[in-house]
Amino acid sequence: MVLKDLPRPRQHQPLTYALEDQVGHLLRRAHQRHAAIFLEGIGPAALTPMQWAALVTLVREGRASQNRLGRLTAMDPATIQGVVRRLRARGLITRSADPADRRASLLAPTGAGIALVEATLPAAIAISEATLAPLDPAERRIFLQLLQRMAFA
Amino acid sequence: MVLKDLPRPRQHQPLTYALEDQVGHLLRRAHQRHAAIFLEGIGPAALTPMQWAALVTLVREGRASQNRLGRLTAMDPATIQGVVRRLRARGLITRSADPADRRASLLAPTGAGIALVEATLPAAIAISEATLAPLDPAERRIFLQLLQRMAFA
DNA sequence: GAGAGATCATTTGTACACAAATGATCCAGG
DNA sequence: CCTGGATCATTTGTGTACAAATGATCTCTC
Repeated sequence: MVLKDLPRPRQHQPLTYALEDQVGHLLRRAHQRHAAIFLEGIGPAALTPMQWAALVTLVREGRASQNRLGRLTAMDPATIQGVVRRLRARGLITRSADPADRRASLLAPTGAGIALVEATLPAAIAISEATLAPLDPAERRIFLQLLQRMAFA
Repeated sequence: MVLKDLPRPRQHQPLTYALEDQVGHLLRRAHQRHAAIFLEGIGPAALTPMQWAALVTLVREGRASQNRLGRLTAMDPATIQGVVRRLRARGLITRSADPADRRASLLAPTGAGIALVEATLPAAIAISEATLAPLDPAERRIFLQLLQRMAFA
């Protein structure tokens, strides 16, 4: 109440908010840049970042329910649904009934899916490298550590 | 050719690729977290991050063509089109013919748009603060500096 | 001053991203 | 057992994100 009536300390600063300096904007730009590097670097595999994430995770897990795969890759159920549909349409993963839970379906990579992951792994590693290229090794460690905390806090 | 036939140096490492450690994944998660904080923190203004970015930029610029506003906020022409349409539908910005260029249209914030930015600015600053909350002040400076380079390299 | 090439805005199509609602099924506590 | 709350997958609706194509207009250069 009282504070509102006091004279403003900063007299009439038009806008102390520079969009280009906001974390959110910088995170978005960095993510954009990574997506562009990914698109360029993934080559003939022609996978999107999310398709790659889902596929490589499923190969590592062996099999998983759709929602679980979504949790492992940070996609909500509505989003993982479309990603799985497209991977299935390309014959990279299969779906079968879960004998232990009639709500769930079991996803598993096909031979083609596993082969594609193996063939694409070097490109994926190169993409992460290229994304971090602006930083030297010491900076990369620091950045990744801080980014990790920003992501999971 | 020859290399392919040599024994593998790492004998049969199944997968040296942990999705959770990849920059791209961490950038996406951090961006997701920021979006959630934004949604929570923007309050009654009910703007999306991109709508806020476009509006606050237009208030700062005074007026701009649609494509230019897109460049200032890192949105391609197809994307800024929808953002502008929604801001116009809410009466926060207006569009008029550009006398100097008959292809372009001039966008400008309305009084309501300017008022909304002024009213929402504290929340926007708090959102950036909250996003950076996991880091102490020294870490924030380092992180923002490195992130800047990752975004614009 | 007449193209050639760039720029402005739009449209179409595909792919996330997430809120909200739905119906089927699971499971734990009474 | 059996029922209330959780979980599985889907659907609908809105909002980015971007490639590609289009038509109108601008501008530069010869």
